Amino acid sequence: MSKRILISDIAKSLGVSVTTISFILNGKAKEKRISDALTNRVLEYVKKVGYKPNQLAQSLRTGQTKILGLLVEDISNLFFANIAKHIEESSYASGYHLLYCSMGNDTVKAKELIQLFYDRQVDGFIITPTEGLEDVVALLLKNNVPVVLFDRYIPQVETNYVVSDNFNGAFRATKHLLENKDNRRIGFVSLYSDQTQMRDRMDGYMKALDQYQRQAYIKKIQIDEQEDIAMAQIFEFIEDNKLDAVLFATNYLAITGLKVNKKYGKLPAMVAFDDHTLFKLHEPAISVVSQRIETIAEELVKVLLRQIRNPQADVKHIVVPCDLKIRDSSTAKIK
Amino acid sequence: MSKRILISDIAKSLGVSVTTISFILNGKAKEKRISDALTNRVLEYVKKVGYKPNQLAQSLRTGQTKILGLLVEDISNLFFANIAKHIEESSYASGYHLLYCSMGNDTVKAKELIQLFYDRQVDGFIITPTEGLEDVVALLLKNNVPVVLFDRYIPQVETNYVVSDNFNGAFRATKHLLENKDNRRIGFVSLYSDQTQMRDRMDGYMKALDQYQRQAYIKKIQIDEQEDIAMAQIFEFIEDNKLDAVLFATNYLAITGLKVNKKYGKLPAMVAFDDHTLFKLHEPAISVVSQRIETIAEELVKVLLRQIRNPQADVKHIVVPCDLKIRDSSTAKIK
DNA sequence: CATTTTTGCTAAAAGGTTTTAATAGTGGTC
DNA sequence: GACCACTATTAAAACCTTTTAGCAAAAATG
Repeated sequence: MSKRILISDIAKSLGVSVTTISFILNGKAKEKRISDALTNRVLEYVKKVGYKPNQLAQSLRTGQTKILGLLVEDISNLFFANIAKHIEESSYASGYHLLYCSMGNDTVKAKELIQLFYDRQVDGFIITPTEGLEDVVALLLKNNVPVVLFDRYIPQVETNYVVSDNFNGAFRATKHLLENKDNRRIGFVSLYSDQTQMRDRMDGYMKALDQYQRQAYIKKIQIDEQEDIAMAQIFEFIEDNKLDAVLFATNYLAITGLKVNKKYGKLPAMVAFDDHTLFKLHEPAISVVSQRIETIAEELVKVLLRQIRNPQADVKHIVVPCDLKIRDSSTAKIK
Repeated sequence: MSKRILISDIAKSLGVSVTTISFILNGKAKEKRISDALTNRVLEYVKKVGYKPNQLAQSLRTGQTKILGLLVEDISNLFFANIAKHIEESSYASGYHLLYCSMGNDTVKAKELIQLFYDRQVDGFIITPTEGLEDVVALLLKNNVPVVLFDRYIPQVETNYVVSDNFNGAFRATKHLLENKDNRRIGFVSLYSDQTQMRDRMDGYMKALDQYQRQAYIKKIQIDEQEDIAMAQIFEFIEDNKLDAVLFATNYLAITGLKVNKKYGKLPAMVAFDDHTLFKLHEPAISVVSQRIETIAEELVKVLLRQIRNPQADVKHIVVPCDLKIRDSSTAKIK
């Protein structure tokens, strides 16, 4: 760690030019016809003194930072936290580091951060596109910056994305609820949101209902709603429609649903989207449509690096299957 | 965003030298006696064309990257995820970005990452020092790299840290359990770990017991233990000692404890360390010693930036109080 | 043996800033 | 009018790499 040693120091010590050393260190010895003898001598010396090139100088010259920008909606959400962990692991394995940020629902901050990360010349972006980010993502693409979206995508912007098969996840969950003859009236609790994952989950729910020729009951909650208001709304929704079962579109909504249960002592059969420690332990345990977090993370890094290495590469759309985990909440009524 | 504009472009357009512009942009106009007229002309033009200095070149020259390295033990742990979120917000507010990583219990990876972040010339480090990191942290300090530790500290290394008042948290939690006359035998479930937060929590537990002149029952679990084995151990610990109440040293252990409850249908009164969504919803709701995550995050960034701005600054040790949140699990026996 | 090709290596430019040291001009002092 | 101090600005060095373009010597070619 001590005092930084420079490539020119090595050149001086070894009596060779800086260029030669640079070539050797960048694996161009053969190509540049540096003799094996010299190559080895340099390599050994470099190892001995523990020289490491200055990343900043390197990046300045090459334009590559070996840093990826990770922008997630909310890192304190277990789904994103887990994915972030695996993204970091995958990137690390490929020699990339992560400049990270949690955007919340602050579009202004999100745009600013994308701009700032762009200014820092990150080599690529991994983004959960929250609403209002369409144009800035489009701008990135126009500037040929490698981007991969996840959790949801932007239909009008043709770029890489990795998402779960939300449609089939919701479809199978709803069908599972429908298979129980007692569940006559099945509701769907979602968010006011145009995002694709929400739309797909709703479509999956609808298709299952259509197959069984049942009526749909859909309640959307404001994204930033106070929790107690959301609780009241969910309670009302269930009561008024005498619902037998509910599919919750996100784990956060499902947790709010459970709080309704705790407060009003009433909740129908249910399935939640995204797994959570809580769901396994809850009495009864909550059935879920779980996403393959590790796979998603790996694909994200893979797709992004592919694009970085080959800017001409064609756009990839990857859809990862969901897993329906059936627990007690959908087989026996809650309380 | 389009084509990058350089400081030299501006110089040419305005017919002034690059130096002058650099001085003005870095707020040294007065000091360097640049006339107000020119200063304004430059500032306006810069704004008009939207020039932004190339961060890499800037960093290369100044040695400052405006990037902090954040190394947490496990980002998929809600406690760390929440803290990471607030650290990011605080840093962002001060114009710093975060290079992030989740270390797990992989000491080799952790050391390598610290080295890599150091090579990238991050301006400072925020670290949860997992075991085996003592020497590398000491090395950072020897190299005058600003560092602040959190969650726990390294006693033999004199550096900044921000931790919760684990001792008093555990002390008050234990005392709270002791105040209930039914709780004769109170146990403590912790990890095999020399880390300070664990030691302090145990000491707090001990002191409360001493005050009441009660026997201590302490069970330590291996950090990487399989969950089912840990469950069996906890079950045995409670059964064999006929415990009336248990204080769990981490939220993860407490969750394992709850799983014991679910499986064996038996668990005494309890208090957990660190809050979790799960605990509020559990039936009965779990009492906790909760940490002031937002305060900790803010202090971390504050202390680190202080050190970065003034390398001579004296070392800060900040201890943030914990909050005892009494819920049902410690007032009525579970089940 | 004169010419071309290949081998093995290097000087210098480029990447885009900040900062040091210097310069030309102006006004004041004795 | 010689000297000094101050004002307003700038040329060039520095930060540390990578890469382009090129050179001298050795080997190959006819």
